[in-house]
Amino acid sequence: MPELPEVETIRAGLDVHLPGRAIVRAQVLHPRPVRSFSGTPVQFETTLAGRVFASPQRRGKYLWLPFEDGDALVAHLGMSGQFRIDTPDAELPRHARVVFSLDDDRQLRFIDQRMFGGLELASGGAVLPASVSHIVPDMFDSEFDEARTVERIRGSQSAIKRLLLNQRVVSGIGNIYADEALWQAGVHPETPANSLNVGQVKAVLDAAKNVMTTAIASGGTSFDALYVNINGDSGYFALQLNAYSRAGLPCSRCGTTMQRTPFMGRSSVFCPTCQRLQSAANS
DNA sequence: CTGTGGTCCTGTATGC
DNA sequence: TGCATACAGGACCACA
Repeated sequence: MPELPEVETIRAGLDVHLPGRAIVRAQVLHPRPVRSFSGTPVQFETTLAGRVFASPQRRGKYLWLPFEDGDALVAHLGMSGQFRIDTPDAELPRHARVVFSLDDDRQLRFIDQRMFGGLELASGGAVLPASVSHIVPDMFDSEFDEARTVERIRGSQSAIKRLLLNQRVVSGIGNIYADEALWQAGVHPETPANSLNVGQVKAVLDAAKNVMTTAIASGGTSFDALYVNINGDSGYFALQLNAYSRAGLPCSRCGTTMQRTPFMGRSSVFCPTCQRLQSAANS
């Protein structure tokens, strides 16, 4: 569910609460989210107790919570993962999976309906956990290399949308922001990447960054209770979406009916007028 | 290296 | 009302 703007909203929220806080007790309520941990759930609880959080970090859609000892708790939110900070007496949500009681009488709660996400302890992972190292720096990272990204994209015959969703090529973009960026740039999602010129690829990347910047500023995108910030509130950015979830509605630029098409086991929504499929290679 | 399809889960919406 | 199917902000893996 969460893409870069939602994960960033959560990271920023955690950054206000966690640094300097110690874990008094960890409780694994469901074993699935800690499946990547090498030991048992009880060992997970034991090894986390007493650790002190440093400042939360993010790359793309991956989040990690470093500890002062140099290790880190890596979190992938998957489709439905959430973090919330609550008081212990606040009602525990139905899908609460792991609860960390902190030394300030608050709890850090990991909630995940579908459990595609998970938590992992990365030894020595405070700077960059091994399980995140295959993710390329995202567009908000000082290490982001736009020229190299453009060339990687243009060197592939794959559909442009497939590349936007490939976290080894550009990170942080998911189905919502991919559709938005392509609509903004006027590029059909199935366009072979090597048939796009440099200006078009840059336009797609710029559009992705712009839409994500706007989304971060408004606290992330959500349609329902599946995406909320650490206080449990939804963002309202969804009201401004131009492509995602607008199949059958008029294009907000030209009025043509927006079309939905299956793509990579999910769906793409695009405007058949503004986003024409081009297949002949050009430059 | 390419693309496809299945898999991990739970829940909601829709149609018969 | 019951039941079946499709779909959902992700990522990984086996396979052709």
